[in-house]
Amino acid sequence: MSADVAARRGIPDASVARLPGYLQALTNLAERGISSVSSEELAAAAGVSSAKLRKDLSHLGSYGVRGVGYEVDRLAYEISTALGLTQDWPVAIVGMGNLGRALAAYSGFSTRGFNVIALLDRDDSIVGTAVGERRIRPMGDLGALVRDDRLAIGVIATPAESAQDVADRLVEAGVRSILNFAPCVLDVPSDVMVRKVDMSTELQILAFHEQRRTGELDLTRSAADADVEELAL
Amino acid sequence: MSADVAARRGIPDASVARLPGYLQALTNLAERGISSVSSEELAAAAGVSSAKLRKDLSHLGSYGVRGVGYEVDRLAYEISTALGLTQDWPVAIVGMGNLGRALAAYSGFSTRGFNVIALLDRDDSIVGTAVGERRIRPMGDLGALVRDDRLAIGVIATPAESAQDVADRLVEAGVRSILNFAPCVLDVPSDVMVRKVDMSTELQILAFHEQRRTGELDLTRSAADADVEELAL
DNA sequence: GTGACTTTGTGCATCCCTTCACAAATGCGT
DNA sequence: ACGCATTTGTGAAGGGATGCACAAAGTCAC
Repeated sequence: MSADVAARRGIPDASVARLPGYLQALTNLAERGISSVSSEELAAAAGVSSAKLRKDLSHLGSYGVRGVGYEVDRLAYEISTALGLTQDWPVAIVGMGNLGRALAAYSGFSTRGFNVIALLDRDDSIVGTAVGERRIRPMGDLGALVRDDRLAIGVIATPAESAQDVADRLVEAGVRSILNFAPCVLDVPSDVMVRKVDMSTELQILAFHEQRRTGELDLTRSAADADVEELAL
Repeated sequence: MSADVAARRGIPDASVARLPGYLQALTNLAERGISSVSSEELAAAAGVSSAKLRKDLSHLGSYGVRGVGYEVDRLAYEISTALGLTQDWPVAIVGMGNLGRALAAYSGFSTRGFNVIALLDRDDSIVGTAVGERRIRPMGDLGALVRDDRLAIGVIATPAESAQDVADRLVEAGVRSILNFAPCVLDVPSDVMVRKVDMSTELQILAFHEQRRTGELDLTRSAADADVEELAL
């Protein structure tokens, strides 16, 4: 097997997670008419260190020119290829509450390699009603979507209570990639990939650091004071 | 300084990022009337390994009982304390498009230690209109919100184009924790903490693995075939 | 009270990721 | 043609997170 294919199969997860950021930064540069960029500049635009950027890109192959940098269009193409974005991936959004509707209205899908082919909901009383120009479809359509439209990715935008049930139905229909917006852990077979987006988790992480920051101000008190307070717990 | 305080200051980032998940799992258990849980059970509920869970919890202190497990309420309280959720953090959401409105309607804030005290938008033509029971306020109110209402966390739900400007205004007003939903990198002073939530990034990571999976099916072809295809690039 | 059993908390080895630092490679000016 | 300036790609080192395995510490039955 060639080194290139071997390399493509072995991209570390941490690198993969940063590639979308690089791609976005490159798209911005291209829109601003910039055709060449150094690792230092691109790293700054993507918010990472240049060494990290170069190491990440080295996993894709050698697409830079020493002494010059990277050609913006070429590198964007290579990253798109590595991420599998040369094709448009069919996506279905399940759960047409506030969040589901907001996601359905989001215009960033098509520009980033995705195509929302269906909106679904478990609640039959809203199935058939329109969201934007689309009609909400019943969960029973999932099988046909996978079979006929090559549906590959499911987005769960339901409350936590229904999320596991929706996940089960997605898996049963043959979907093996799930993006979960519900604040709960999904139990799925090991060959199904789940990624979670949870605003509450992110806010709580921010709260931790915010608290630590204000807590540090309190440390201007003596260590003895701090221990007294601790005993008072 | 006591070992406890030292420990609380030194919780690894990776552990902190998992604490919200444990807290949520514990809340579920409590709602189901379960008062005691082993590391094995809690780890399963939170989707991590039990060794990882125990190591994470050990950073907070020693709140388990050997041979028994953890008391659900007690552990939930300790994690809440560590995360700084004993107080309600005032949050402002900036950007009242589809996403901002969905976030404003989200009921999970209050149950998780946060309080949305203001909705803002840069566009004066929608300032003053109502979202739910709240009125959209102008960006100029930020200073007063920080000063009078101790606003600490800002949520950016604007398009990418306006995100940096909004971030600048938040920072200028004194906000030092930002949750960014816009698909772009924010440039902020080093003492300001930014966390990013980006659905496109997550979908692209899923696409990578999905592509890798289908690519592996192709490897049933001979390695020679694969190399020929590669030359054709 | 005692012994068997259960589960925590943690030292240790391992793995992965990040950072450093520099040789290799390229363009450019002269 | 040649040396200088620049930037990539990558070994090697360092740091942090993960998983293992077990001693320590508790419960429970009797």
